[in-house]
Amino acid sequence: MPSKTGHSAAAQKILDIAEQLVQTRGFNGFSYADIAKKLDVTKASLHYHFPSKEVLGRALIERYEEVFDRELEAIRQQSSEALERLRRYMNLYDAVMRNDRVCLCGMLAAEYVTLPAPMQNELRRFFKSNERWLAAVLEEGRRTGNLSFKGSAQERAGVLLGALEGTMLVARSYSDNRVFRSTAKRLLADLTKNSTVNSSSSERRR
Amino acid sequence: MPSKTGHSAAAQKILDIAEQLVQTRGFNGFSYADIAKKLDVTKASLHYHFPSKEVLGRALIERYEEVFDRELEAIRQQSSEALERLRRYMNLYDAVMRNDRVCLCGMLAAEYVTLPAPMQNELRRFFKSNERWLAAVLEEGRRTGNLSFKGSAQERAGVLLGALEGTMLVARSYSDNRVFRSTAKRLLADLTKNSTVNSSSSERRR
DNA sequence: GTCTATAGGTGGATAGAC
DNA sequence: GTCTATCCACCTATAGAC
Repeated sequence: MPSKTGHSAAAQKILDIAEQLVQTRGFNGFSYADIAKKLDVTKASLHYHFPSKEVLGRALIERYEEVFDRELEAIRQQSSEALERLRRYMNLYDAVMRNDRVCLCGMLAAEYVTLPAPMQNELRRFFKSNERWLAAVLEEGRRTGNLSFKGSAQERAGVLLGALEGTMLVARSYSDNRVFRSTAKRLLADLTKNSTVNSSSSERRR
Repeated sequence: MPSKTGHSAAAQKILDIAEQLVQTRGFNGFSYADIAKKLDVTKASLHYHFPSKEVLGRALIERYEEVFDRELEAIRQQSSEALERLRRYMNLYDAVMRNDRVCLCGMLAAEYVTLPAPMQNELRRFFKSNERWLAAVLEEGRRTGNLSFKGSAQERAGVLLGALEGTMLVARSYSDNRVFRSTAKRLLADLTKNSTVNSSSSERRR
């Protein structure tokens, strides 16, 4: 019973483990032996499903992006208000952090120059796609008057994506998920209309 | 003629090469063989200066932080205005990008869980130290009325650090330094007083 | 301090039996 | 599809000559 992505049940299990490993240790930080151990199979059988690590890596990005795109589409359909859409977008990242991981693509971005060219291209596509989605939501939110921000929607999308990816990485070293959540909340509040609040309420641990 | 950091000339050359390698490929993405090749020496002689890769990694972070701290101190002394200090802070990152690298610690943050505990601790210290410096500048800027931002200075410092580190990584995959500079400029402009500009002038490539 | 030589381990990957 | 067995390249690290 292959899934939509065309992977067998065994292949999906491999992808699940590999994904978790990349999201914690990075693409250069895990080996076929690690996956084999967790699944209690041999390395050779893994190579049957994914002949090379590059093939495995490409499958990981493709599946990750498909799932992500589906979630973005669901958000668009289920929420009509821009601020709510952004809130849910950030919740996607927060869920990853609560699972003691960071974004797969944020991780791979750090290893960018060591990755095979096909993986680099897919990675770039993921970021571009995310920024497009964000920019559209931002533009719409500003148009309807629900959001407020300086500069172009494209620039703002870049700020948001970069901040979320970077904060995940930095905050992980603090071993305190609240730091990420605090920053994500801040980013969202920055886009609301109410005038600049100069008081520093709700202090945050650092 | 040992430097302030106590490293011999040979050791410094090793650190220079290793630093470049970590900032492009990551700590798990280079080997002693890579350094040996570039310096035209053998791997064994590298081990004389840095017995283990962990020792080398610690020396890298320590030197990086020392240099960084010196630059932050110079900024504090040479510039009195908060916005100018922030502009110069961001220029430090921009200089790294122009050199086709990313921040050493941003890179290591992605590999965090695979690093030896001492390196993890030094990494955390680097980020905390950066956030402290930023928060102080932000607080001062708001006090004197030159800066304006919502939330606490600590939160804002976290946003800035995360955004800069993350944008470096994401923007690198675009092979266009202007993307990083555009975002950095945006982050700085966000902190100025003039009221929210809703027009999207100066579009940016994405 | 730098070298040769090598140990001891792990990496990704393949051949061929079952 | 999974196994055993194996290859070869590369890794970090050490011993000991010069």
